[in-house]
Amino acid sequence: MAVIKNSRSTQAKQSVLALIEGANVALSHADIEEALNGKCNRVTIYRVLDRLLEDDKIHKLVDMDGVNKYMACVACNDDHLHHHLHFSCEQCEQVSCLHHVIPSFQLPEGYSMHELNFTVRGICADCAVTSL
Amino acid sequence: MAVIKNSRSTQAKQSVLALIEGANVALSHADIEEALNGKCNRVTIYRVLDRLLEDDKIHKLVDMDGVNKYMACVACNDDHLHHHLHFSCEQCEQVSCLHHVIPSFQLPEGYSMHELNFTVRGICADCAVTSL
DNA sequence: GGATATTTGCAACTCAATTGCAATAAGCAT
DNA sequence: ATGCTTATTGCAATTGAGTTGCAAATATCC
Repeated sequence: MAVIKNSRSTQAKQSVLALIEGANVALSHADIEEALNGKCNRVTIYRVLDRLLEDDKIHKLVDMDGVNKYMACVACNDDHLHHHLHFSCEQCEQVSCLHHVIPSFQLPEGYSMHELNFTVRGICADCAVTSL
Repeated sequence: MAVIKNSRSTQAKQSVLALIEGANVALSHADIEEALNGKCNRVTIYRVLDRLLEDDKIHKLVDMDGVNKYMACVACNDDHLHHHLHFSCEQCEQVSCLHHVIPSFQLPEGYSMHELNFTVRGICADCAVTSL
């Protein structure tokens, strides 16, 4: 229906997207800024993230401590819902997507869902092993 | 085991708790400050909320836009987990607890859970009816 | 009631995020 | 390729949520 034109492909956008796609954990704005190490401006990173979100290239999640983190979209269904679980580890402080863990639940009559945030905080498998 | 002594019962604490217990939706710090209308200081509200959390009188949730909201604890189990669903309505902008909606899911081998944040954004039953 | 430790209010501060604006660069047509 | 138009960038300044230190006030315990 609506023809969507992606935003321009700039240096900043490519760098940020490459970073997020290369990471297997969710990155915060601060993580990205540090990794880019002055290659582009703080404000630009915010704006690039907004555009990547609009382009459906990445998705945003709010960690349990209120920090915004960004993940590449993998295996997103057409309506771009992100039903899977996000795991936030107390030990390594990393947030990762557990793509295959989909919660099942029943919304009461009359409610409709557009977006979902499902985050579990605890100890991830890696940290559980290391602390043995 | 550990004998826990609750914090002092002050005017500020009583007012804030009464407000939260009287509301059927989650309140933000800003909501509380506005409702109290200068009766106590901004900073005091933050500190009172922290104490109420420690006393297990209320629980905190991070809304999908990153805003902290506070709800009275009703029917909390002993380990004070808040497994139920939080619904964030796009229309009335209110967050409410759906206490009876508990998601079921299976954490992969090796992961352990301490806390859960499960928020759905959409249109609540009330708003769905009004917009008919 | 009086001593003591907690709580409050104030001012100052930190940190994430946003805005306005001028300079720059991507994309399109020629 | 060249230039034109519009989106994007960088900078400086600003907003807003939340925190901290400290002196004054006030719950709680005796």
